[in-house]
Amino acid sequence: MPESSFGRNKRLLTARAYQAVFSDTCYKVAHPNLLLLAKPNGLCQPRLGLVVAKKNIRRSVDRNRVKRVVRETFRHSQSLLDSLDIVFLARQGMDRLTPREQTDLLENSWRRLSRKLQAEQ
RNA sequence: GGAGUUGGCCAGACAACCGCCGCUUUAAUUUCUCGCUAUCUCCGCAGGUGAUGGUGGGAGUGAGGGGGAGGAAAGUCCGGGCUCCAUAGGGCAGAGUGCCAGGUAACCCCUGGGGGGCGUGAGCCUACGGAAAGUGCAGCAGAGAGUAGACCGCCGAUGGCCGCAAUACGUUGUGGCACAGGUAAGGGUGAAAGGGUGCGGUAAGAGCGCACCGCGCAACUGGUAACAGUUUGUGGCACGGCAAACCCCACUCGGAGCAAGACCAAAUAGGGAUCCUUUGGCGUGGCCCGCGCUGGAUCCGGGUAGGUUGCUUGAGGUGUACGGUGACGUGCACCCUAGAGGAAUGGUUGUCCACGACAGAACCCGGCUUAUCGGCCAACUCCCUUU
Repeated sequence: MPESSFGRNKRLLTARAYQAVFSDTCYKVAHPNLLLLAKPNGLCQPRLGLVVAKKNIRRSVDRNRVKRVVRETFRHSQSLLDSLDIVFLARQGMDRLTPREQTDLLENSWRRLSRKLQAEQ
């Protein structure tokens, strides 16, 4: 399995998996434009779930753009995030950033999450 | 060359690397799973559990090939297909449509035609049925707004009043007043003032009369029809506007939507039928019968999580021939062009140029509407210049 792939096994696929992260959050990264929730999953790889609500980002083009940036940066940063289930939630204003700013913000956020994880250990 | 009209087309390009989702070819048979089957093991009354091997299928993995958002994918405003539910037939209510003819699966769409309006023109716009079935509405202004009307103005023939003259004393002629009255020419108000122009006519006027124009009705002619007509006859002539006011007339219309609907179905709990069983155990009861609970197997029915399907081959494109003014139809040939599902169609770097708008499929089609950086092509119109 290459380090930078992003297949079906690295996503949260069921409502139950999402609920588990929501109700049993261990790590949290907050920003005015986004929120990351995470919890250890006991596997040997991280998994990602996305929540991008129409209420927060109106146009579907912008929603797709945000989801792509999140997935892409997760793909590159996943070596920092072993065995976590992570849920990304978009907040209002995310669509007003340029794609460049979104990418930078996400890469920072993954690093913050990774530091929290290491501090715990 | 400039300005414009109509119709159509494109939607940054190329390369490398890293990803995502279907399809397809192939490999290894290692991991997981299911079916059939053989051997062994353990528990048992009936029957089951586990391990190993063989075989077939599925998932997953590696490698290769090929495909992967739009002209509006949008708004969800119309019309269908498809699915389930309802449904004898008729009427009412409600909603929609509204010049005519055609196209279409259908339409509030499209095409052609007619009427009206705008533009020098190519062209564009048009809810464009009925107001002599009824009810109703019309602010302000204005004298008057639908059975017309007298503010200014005009007239004042006729009647009245006041002069003057004549007189046969009955009146007659003439001048004035604007009292009665007449008037729809002119002014003024208004979106709109009840045909227009001219001549005659009159006290002044007036379709009051006539001519022409216009209008209504009828006939005729042309046209499938809407409608048109240097046509004929007839009527002095309104029958005003609003029906996106009620209404009348004609025609159309069942409801819900792919989260429609169909199928498979674990674990746990639980329903029904048949058969088997140390012809067991427990409860009820003093005891027997009986009743209830408690085993095993097979089958049936409901059905949650989850999965599969519906799901992309279709009123389909492209080319061509023929028919038609055209929308479109028919024949033939070729092509297969996203199918996700916590939701793919992307990221990085480099090069180039006109430096890239609006914007993301969610069952599928036909339209309409709205958003949109720019560019290209064709036909046509007007103006200018040159030959």
